[in-house]
Amino acid sequence: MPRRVDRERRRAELVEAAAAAFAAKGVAGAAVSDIVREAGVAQGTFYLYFDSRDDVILAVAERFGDTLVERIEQTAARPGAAVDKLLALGDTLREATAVGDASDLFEIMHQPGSRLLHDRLTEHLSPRLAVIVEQIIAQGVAEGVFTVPDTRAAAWFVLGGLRSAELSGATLAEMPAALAAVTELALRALGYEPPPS
Amino acid sequence: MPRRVDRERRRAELVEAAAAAFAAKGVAGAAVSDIVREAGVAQGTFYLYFDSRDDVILAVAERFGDTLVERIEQTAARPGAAVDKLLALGDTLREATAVGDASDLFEIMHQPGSRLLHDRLTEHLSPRLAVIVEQIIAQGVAEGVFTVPDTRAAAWFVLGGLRSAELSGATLAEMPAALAAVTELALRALGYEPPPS
Amino acid sequence: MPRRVDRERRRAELVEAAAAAFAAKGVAGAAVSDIVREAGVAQGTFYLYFDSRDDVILAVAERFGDTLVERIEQTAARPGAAVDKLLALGDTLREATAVGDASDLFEIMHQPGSRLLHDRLTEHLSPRLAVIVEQIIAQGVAEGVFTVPDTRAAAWFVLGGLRSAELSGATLAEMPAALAAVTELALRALGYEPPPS
Amino acid sequence: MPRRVDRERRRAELVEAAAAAFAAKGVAGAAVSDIVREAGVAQGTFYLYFDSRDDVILAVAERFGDTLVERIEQTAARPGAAVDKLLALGDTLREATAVGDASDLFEIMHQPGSRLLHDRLTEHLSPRLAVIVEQIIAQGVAEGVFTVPDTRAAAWFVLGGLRSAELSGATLAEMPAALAAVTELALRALGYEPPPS
DNA sequence: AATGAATGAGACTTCATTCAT
DNA sequence: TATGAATGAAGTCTCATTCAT
Repeated sequence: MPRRVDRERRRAELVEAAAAAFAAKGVAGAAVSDIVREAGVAQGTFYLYFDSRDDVILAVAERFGDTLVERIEQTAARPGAAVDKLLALGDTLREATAVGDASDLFEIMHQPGSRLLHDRLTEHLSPRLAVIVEQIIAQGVAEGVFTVPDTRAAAWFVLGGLRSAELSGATLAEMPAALAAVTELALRALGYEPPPS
Repeated sequence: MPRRVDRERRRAELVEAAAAAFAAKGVAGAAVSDIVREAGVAQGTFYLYFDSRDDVILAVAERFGDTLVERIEQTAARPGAAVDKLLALGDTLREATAVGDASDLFEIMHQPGSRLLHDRLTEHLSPRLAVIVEQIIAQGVAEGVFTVPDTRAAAWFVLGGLRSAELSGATLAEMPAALAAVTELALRALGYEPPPS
Repeated sequence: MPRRVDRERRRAELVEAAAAAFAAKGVAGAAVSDIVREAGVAQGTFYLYFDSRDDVILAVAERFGDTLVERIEQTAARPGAAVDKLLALGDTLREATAVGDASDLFEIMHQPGSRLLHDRLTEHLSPRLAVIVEQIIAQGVAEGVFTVPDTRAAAWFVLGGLRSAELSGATLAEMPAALAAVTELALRALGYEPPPS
Repeated sequence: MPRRVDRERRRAELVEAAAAAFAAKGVAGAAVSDIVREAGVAQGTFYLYFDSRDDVILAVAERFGDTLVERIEQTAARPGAAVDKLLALGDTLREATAVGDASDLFEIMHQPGSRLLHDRLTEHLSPRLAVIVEQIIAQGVAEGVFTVPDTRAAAWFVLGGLRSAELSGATLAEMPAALAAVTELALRALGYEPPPS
């Protein structure tokens, strides 16, 4: 019987340590030596759980993405109108992007040098978000509040539009307003006519 | 100032060489030694014109951005309806992204490892494009075909939406259709009502 | 002693596995982990049977050497004239070196990076072969067909000479002729006068 | 004008340092760091002159081989009988092998772990020595003192036989006698009949 | 202004060996 | 006896940057 450490658990610890190291020194700046120091294991141990340094970057990105997608899926799964879901999705994204959630992972994204992780994350995240958004749009079309011929293209467009708030360089303070404006534009792009209230 | 001319020229040559090196080996993979070999100068000479390796990445990004912005500004400056200008802008972006223009620089963007340059480019490019788009939108509002409260947010939203075509992973063949769909969504987001024709 | 058998058997399996690993990746290139994977045992088990990695190299060399020496001893033990035995020995060596015998071990020898094993093998093999050759030479002296003052030096000389065929870089095709020439020279060095026939 | 250090000279210094490091710790045991410490240059400098660690091993072997071959060629080039040249060659080899010549290089060969160098050396050396020996044998045949049908095979045989003294594990003290015996055998293999004297 | 040899920190990775279970 | 996770020293090589000429 080998020394008892759950393989999954140890790997998770290392991913955690990597996230911390990335948060502290940036993804490009954090060396394997930083990660293992953080985790309190030997250098060689790292290579028992990851093929290479790049491998752990991917793992961190996946962990972050999983968390976010999970949260958003919960939102989308709750019963409600498509419009409301879209608005809620905007809120969730805003939280993830802006606040930080006390988790290292959220801080990492906006550091210079974290590009690699940011992009790996985006690559893994965007397609999954797109699927969710497309379902919401399809629901809206079924409800008769959205009118778009191509739900897939529309989903991507909305996502791109939402992300534009981030790209515009809006500060944390401006974020809520920017996201509100952007969400309104998204709804209009989908052919939504706000009720005369 | 005769020196001034030489200095500019030599720097431009180095930027050119860097672009070629990046195209050949990727941005992350190209070492300073590759750049100077390409340029036919000594290693030390590089540091007479750039503060650091990162500095030249920025310079390459700027050069590329200048070219693209210039082209787009020409399009936007021509007389015409705001809607037409927006459509033309989509076309220009598509050309730059898809075709490649036979220039090294366009090839670089889609290489793995060129993230740094890609992002630096985007950072420098997006704000300038946003200004142009905002002007077009303002023109459209003045013409009475667009109705948006916040032209700045709208500009960013449109840009984000347009870029979504690229992010969606559409292949080169699907690009024209994707851009067309996206452009239509953008127009609708701006409150544009196509003539009944 | 029932344990004894198991232990021997397990060790033999490991030697076998090591030989296979060496054949596959070269002696220098094969790690202990390769050997244990091949053998289907744990890393630590290896050190229950060998003191070190080098130890197993020695063991592999010995196993190979034992096989070859055994064969040659059989040849030398058969009744017959010294000259014929010497010729037969050349043949046996040739077979071992050239043919390969379908065994991994023969393939190993001619790989780059297998130097260590090659040399360990030679070290262990040569003295044993020298003894056999010396006996043959002594027999020849007794028969009156060889005339050498120092049978030990002669034995080494003959072995060195025989091996020269290998060192000369003769191809497999040229081997038989090379060995024939070399054997004739060896006989002459021993003072053998071929019958006038 | 760059910092003035003759490229050839610096490379030679590094080869020298490598030879010293090999002599001290063996070829396998000497790290690049040992070599550069010995040479008094930075680690990176090493890679300005050699592609890899293996590269310098080759260089050391070549340097040693050149020295030895040069010496032997001088001996062979002097006027004299073939028999005398062959005897002289034996002497030269003995010196190189046994004494050490106050040079590091000679010490290296008989250390465990120096196999790689030893073999690289042999690979480069043997063919060149074979050529010389073959010429001597041809000369002897012309003089009528040797009778061999195939001078090339004979040359390799003689070399192999001479080297057998080394392989026999003769101690330094036994070397001269062993070489004398071996040389006599070689002459007889060549069909040489010593004068009745 | 230009050169290019030199630097040296530091990165990643491997692997023989140990030892708690 | 067997396991296999853990170790950590050691190794090779890269490359941005400096500086004497």
